[in-house]
Amino acid sequence: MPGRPYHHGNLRSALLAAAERTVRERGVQDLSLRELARDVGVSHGAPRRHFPDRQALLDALAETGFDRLGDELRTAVDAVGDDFEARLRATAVAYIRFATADPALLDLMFAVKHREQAEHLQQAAERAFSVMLEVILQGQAEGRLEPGDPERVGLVLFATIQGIAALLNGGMVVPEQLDELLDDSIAHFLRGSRTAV
Amino acid sequence: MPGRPYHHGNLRSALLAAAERTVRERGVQDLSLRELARDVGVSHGAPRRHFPDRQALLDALAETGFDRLGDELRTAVDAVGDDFEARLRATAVAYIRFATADPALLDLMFAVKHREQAEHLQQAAERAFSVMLEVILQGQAEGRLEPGDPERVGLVLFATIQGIAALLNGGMVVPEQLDELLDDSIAHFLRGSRTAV
DNA sequence: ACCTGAACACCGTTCAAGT
DNA sequence: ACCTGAACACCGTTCAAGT
Repeated sequence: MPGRPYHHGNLRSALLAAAERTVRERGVQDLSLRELARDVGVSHGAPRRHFPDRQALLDALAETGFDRLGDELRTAVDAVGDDFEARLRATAVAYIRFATADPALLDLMFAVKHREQAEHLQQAAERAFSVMLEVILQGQAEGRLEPGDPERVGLVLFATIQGIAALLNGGMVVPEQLDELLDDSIAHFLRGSRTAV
Repeated sequence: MPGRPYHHGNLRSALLAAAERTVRERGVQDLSLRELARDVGVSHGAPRRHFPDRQALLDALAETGFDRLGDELRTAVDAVGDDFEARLRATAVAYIRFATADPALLDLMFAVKHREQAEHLQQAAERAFSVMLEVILQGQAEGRLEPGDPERVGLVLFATIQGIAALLNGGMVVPEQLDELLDDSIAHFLRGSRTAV
């Protein structure tokens, strides 16, 4: 391994890693391509080969964010056995943990203007949310949730979970209230869905 | 009214108005103090008297945002008579309308780092949300919602509404799904709360 | 194929000086 | 009390040139 080769070798992933760190620690508005290039030891023009502009880097960050979210949801659900309610709660907790551990990244993931043209990103998002969909399907199969389009049934819960994360990140709910709020939300969801129609 | 006096006269509010417009049309990241100063016809150093830095302007925008949100919620609730469920729905619709008409402003309102030190802002937020709290109290008085701390009871609904707005703004829910999702959410909330405990 | 470095037009912030 | 204008250090973006 040479001391400082002309070609960085893995500049793209090095930039993404550094960017992810900055976004997490200081927010998107403090992310500078030039600073990133300095951190990684490359000239300020170099990132352009891999990310045509700042937005392209942010889109790439969003995509890896969805990948990581999917992984974390999957891991959380798998770790908890196959009781429906336990899996439901584990999914919610994992989502909220992700969202609060990296608020700026979540914003980035929701901030995609051109969702149609960003095919990769769309797919990454669907992979992530497929974990939640599976849990909904299980709930329907066990008669714990109303039948019908699982996406529709799950949307209310997804919205609530996302809202809880937003309230936490906005400081409108303090962490001490989280358990209670989550219990209430899941209880509402289950009670509301059981004998629906 | 002189053509171009040395003192602008109401520079602060002129800057805020121009800023609100830019944020709505182009987002926060495109908001430049220098451009604002140009638009308003003042030198680039002038805003500093009224907003020590960019963040101060953003905080002020958030505060006027809460004021406007409060007004819109109030108007919506008052316009609908005194049926509890109608008022509940009107509040939700008004919140979502505000959030989707001006997504960047809502982000700003949720993005306050130093919520404790920003006393004004805190109060503006509480005024805005007091409308929702009143509706919850009415629901409890009429036995349509479970008794107990109204803030706790309302939080689930607030989270869901905020989540719906986020899903819409993120393109994860298309406007055509909104009515259905809102119906489902309110139905869940009412069914889940009625015979609670 | 990938990176460098000068160039351009733009920022936010500071501060002496003007009215 | 409020605003101007020069100055500074930083950006993102572009592009010829180097390896």
